[in-house]
Amino acid sequence: MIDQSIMRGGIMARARSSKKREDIFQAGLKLFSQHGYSKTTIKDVAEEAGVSFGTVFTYFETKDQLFHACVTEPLVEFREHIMEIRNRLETLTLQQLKQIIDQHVDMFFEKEREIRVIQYVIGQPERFQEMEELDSFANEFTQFIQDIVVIGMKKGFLPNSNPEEVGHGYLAFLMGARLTYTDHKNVQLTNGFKNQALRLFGIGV
Amino acid sequence: MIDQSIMRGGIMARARSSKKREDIFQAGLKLFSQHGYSKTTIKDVAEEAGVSFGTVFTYFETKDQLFHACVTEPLVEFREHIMEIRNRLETLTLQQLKQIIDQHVDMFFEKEREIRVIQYVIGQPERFQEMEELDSFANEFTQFIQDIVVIGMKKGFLPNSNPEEVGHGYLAFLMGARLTYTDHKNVQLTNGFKNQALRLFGIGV
Amino acid sequence: MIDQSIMRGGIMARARSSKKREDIFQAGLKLFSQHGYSKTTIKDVAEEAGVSFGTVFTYFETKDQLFHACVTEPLVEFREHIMEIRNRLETLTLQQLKQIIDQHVDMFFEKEREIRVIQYVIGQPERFQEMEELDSFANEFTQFIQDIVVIGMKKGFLPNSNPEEVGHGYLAFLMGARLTYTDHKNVQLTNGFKNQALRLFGIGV
Amino acid sequence: MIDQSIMRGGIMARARSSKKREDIFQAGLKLFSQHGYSKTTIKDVAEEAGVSFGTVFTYFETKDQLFHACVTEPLVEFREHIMEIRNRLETLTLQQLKQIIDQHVDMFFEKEREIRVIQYVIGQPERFQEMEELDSFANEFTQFIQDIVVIGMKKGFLPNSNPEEVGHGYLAFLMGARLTYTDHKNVQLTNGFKNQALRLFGIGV
DNA sequence: AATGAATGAGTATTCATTCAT
DNA sequence: AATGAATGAATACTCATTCAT
Repeated sequence: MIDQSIMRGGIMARARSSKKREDIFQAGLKLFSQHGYSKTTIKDVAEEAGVSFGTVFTYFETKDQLFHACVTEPLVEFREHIMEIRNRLETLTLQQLKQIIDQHVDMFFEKEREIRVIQYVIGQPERFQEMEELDSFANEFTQFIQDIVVIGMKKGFLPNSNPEEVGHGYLAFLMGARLTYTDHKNVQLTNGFKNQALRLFGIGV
Repeated sequence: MIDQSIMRGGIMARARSSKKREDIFQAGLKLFSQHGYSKTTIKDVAEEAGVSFGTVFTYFETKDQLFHACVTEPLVEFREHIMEIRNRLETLTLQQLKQIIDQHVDMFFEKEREIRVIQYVIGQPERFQEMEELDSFANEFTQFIQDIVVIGMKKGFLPNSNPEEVGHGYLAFLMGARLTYTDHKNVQLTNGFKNQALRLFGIGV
Repeated sequence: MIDQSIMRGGIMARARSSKKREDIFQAGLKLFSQHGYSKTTIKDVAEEAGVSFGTVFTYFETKDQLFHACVTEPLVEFREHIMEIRNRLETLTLQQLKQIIDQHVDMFFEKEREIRVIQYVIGQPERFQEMEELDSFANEFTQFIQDIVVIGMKKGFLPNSNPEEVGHGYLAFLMGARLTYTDHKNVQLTNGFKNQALRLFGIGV
Repeated sequence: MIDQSIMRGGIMARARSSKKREDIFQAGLKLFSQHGYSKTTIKDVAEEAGVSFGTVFTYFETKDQLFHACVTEPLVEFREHIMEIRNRLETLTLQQLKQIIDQHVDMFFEKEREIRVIQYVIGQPERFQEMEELDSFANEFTQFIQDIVVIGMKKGFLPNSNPEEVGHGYLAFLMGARLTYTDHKNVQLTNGFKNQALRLFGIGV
């Protein structure tokens, strides 16, 4: 009895992270990233997720809400990733900066679907309201890069730079790399991007 | 034979340069770039162009063809822009390279609609076939940049670089800048991008 | 046999008088009378009744059956009301007739929900089968009125009339009053209707 | 040329009264009056009207608008009918009043569909907004009846009455007759209603 | 060439009903 | 008995395309 109620409680508590919700979310992420919002039908999502289409509406009230979830929920993980490093920024070294850049490039290529959906939204600013959440995320990110540049200049491992320019340029660069190049298994390509990213910080290779 | 091709040429030339065709094309470009393919309706295009609904079909057989035109026709102008410089590449100087970069950044920000439509297609490679034409254009462009880097290194005004990396990185950077930043009137922003673009060539500012 | 019927009676008696069944019934009555059949959802009924969605189906197998119950069950009470008087019709006086009319008008205004649902069904005779039960009820009612008219003429307190015409006219009048006027608290209005109802019997006021 | 433009002008001017619009309107009136709003589908209306369902949307933007038209447009004719008499009210005779009542009863039975739709709306006041238009129409009508009563009393062919009570009672009576009795071919029935209607004015038969 | 009415395939969403817990 | 997740039939509405004028 007790076990049962705990189990049930557990299931209920996990309502938001139920297996089916996750399947539907991943299906939406895949299809929205491949075909955009309008071309993706709820029927497609349901089939991809292996549920009936009525079930999609059990977990997401509307197609809009599913899309919104696909755009914004991945930001949480991205944000955590940034914040973790931000807390130990004072002791940053060039070596660590190179690692961070490596991670960024890798992440932008690995999280293909998540970023494609974001780019889809960013590319149609008149159409989507999610922009605000994405804008504030972009601001956080560029601010984070600016902080790094300031620290790097102070510590002497970065040349004299305009932190703001580096922040915006670096974000643009990562976004453009992800948008323009599809072959995320190509190590030579990603290594090239890592080198070029370093140059944006004024570091010759 | 000759007559026919001339006639056809004549008809096409007239058709292609008709005022109404241009209006419809510009309307399509505007709306596709703002709202994507599916969300843009022929009715919207007709209204934006100031023509009647049926007239759109007089100039473009299907919605698909209008979209295809909006994606590929601007490439002609872009290509001309590149080729012109390519012919006098042997005498390139650092000063000229800086000018070229300036022009590139300016063009990517000014041709907002044309490039947004292209990015819309690039961002959904599984969905659109226009990819091939865009791919070959991208290859031309990166090849052009690679040639510049080789010349620059040979002439000594560019540091030792991997030309391919610079080519891909530079294209990615331009695309990302255009995708991520909307405020094309902001001179400070575009100047920043110009500086960062130089850094991709290994030129400190 | 006897046991079984008793048991069945017992079960039905319990089922029919369960608190939850009554709550659901009243919720259905309210919502059907306000929004009609199709616009009322089982979910709405469940919420209004304060029970869970599935519980509605425990007491009424289908939405149809719930609706049917809402239309027909109130007839029982109406019928009792009529029959009670019918048994002592021989001794009817004008005074008593006036009381009966008072009661009828009051009842038609007080039992708003019950009668609205009935009117909803009557108003769509091609759509609902409940019509037969309602028809026979209407016949009973008009017959009842006809009997009154005959008695009244015989006893001399009603003028010469066509009993059938009075019966039909009186039912029509009550129904129309209920349909057309919403303000059942308005005493002036209901008093007016009582006076007019008397006129249908040929009694000046 | 001139003829053509006139013809075209004629066609355009008649846009609201095009044959197809009228067919769709009549189909809607029929089906809404028989099955109510929700149970009537656009597909049904289209089939009944003999057009494709897309065409329904050419003439009525939404199902709501078609319904609204079916409820309110018939009021125009009703209103004209009333107003015509109203203008020559001063010379009213008992004979004419009887004629008016005859016409009212006949009209309420002949315009079955139009009035059923109105009753459907009136019966669900919480649900429909058309109520206001119907309320003001009902007010006009009862006011018209009150005027008649006042004239009749002044001229001496009507007994002392409360005009308001007669107005409301008479409208209720007509509505209820239409609601409750379906057999509009039954002359005996309608004659009965005409007699009863007279009694509401205090006129014995 | 220009127009816009007619068409019907396609889509998001609703909701009665079933059924496992 | 009570619950509510899962299902899919049904429906309003959109919109590219056709075609008669």
